[in-house]
Amino acid sequence: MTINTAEATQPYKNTDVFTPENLNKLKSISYEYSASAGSYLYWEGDLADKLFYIIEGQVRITKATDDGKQLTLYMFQHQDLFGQLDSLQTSTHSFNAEVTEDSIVGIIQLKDLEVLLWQHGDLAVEFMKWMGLMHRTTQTKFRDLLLFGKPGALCSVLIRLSNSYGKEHGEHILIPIRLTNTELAEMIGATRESVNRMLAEFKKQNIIEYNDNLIIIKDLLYLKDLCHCEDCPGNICRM
Amino acid sequence: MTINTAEATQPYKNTDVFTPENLNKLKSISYEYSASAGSYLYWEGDLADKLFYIIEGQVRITKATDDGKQLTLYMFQHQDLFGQLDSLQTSTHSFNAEVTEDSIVGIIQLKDLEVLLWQHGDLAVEFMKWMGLMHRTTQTKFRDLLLFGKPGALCSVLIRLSNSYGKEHGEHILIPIRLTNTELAEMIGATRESVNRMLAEFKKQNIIEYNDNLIIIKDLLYLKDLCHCEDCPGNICRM
DNA sequence: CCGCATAAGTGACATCAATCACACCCGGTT
DNA sequence: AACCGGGTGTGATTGATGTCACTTATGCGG
Repeated sequence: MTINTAEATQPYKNTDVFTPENLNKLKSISYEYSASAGSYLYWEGDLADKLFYIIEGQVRITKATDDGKQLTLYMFQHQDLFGQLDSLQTSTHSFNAEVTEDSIVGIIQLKDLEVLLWQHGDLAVEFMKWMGLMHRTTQTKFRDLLLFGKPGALCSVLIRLSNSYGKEHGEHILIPIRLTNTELAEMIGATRESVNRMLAEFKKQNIIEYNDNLIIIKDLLYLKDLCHCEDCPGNICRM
Repeated sequence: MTINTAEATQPYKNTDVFTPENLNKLKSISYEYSASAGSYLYWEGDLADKLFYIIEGQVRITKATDDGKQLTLYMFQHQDLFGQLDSLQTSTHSFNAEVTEDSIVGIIQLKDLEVLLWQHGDLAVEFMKWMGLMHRTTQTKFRDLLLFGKPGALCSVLIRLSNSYGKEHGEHILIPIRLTNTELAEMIGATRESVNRMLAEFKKQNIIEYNDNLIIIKDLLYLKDLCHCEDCPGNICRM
């Protein structure tokens, strides 16, 4: 099995759709904010009047239910842009943005963004690309998590993690972030016990390896096969 | 239980985010096309270079897997706009657009749209709202279908159908489109047998009624409770 | 070094949902 | 009238997944 460089180096950021000039325009209207691990950038119900650009760190977008379950929708890292852009006026967040590592983010007020979009038609067009990409990410996850059972969902998540974070590690792919079974479970809507058993099974079959909460993918093809992977572009097949 | 008028009349179209003038601008660059039931507007893999506006009829967006499963992601009806807008250049569809009723659609070439967006900043802004709404629809479905088991998923779909199609029917809500058990099953990633049993159970508990493939919702609150409905706005909580 | 907290790991069991098999119903042929 | 085809309805069975209960491993702070 060969690993292409895109999978082996820190690859796809969702801001790849922007030209450097436009990305700079966005940065120019942002202000920096430091957030420590464990804090939240926003909670569901908060007014959605900002976008966030991660300069450094990691943020997880989650949904909590009244009966204590939790679902992780996305994980963002440096150079990712996120936020809700339904309406440039009044809309509230449907999810929580939990800071999972000490982070520095650029905050963009939607009001300022709107002005910029009016001035620069090309930026507006790139913005739509960005929104379209995010939406396709959600749609493809939807498919993966619904159609192939929990093992398929877990495979999909492992592949997405490898696209978003994977580093070359000999012949294999290392996912260089520590994830607990519970965290993985929250990404696929399963219990930590199920995840634990599935991981153990994959390990036994020599599909993956793990130590100290770090996962190494040894047989990516097996994982792809199990969730009927269609080899979507890496900027869509991400966490 | 009272039914608000929004639920009782043909309510939310996803083009509600556009002002009438902007909607007209969109229509002005579209051309009409007639498609008969059973045909497809596009297949996955086709070049995604158009948007579609339904003047009359119904279209279902589906995903087929190589092992014969099918998933229905959305259903669109008159005055809904759909299509994929990742990139204004080269991108291919990830889903199929199946015409489920004889339809008349307006086709908008993305090339033409791009020109229009450049000329009219306000349209570009409304476009982003539209994209944002579609995305939130997908995200909320994601949550509903993953977190509350198959019964929760079915409830979510019934509520969404009632928001998108519901008509007042005495004290209850009639969903005036005929849906087979299989069609419902494809909306939630379940088997027709499971759907059949769940519907029978709901009927027994006097939550719903059905005849001739038409469903009447008698206890919307029960359904909302089962899927932990958060009463999202009706333009998001739709099929 | 001990105690505590957090997470992994695992067995037993219950529950849920898919699968398989088949009867039935109904409308449209032939 | 007989015979489709497509859909519903339902039981029996199997397999997948969640739940509960508990043990073990590990890191951290006193």
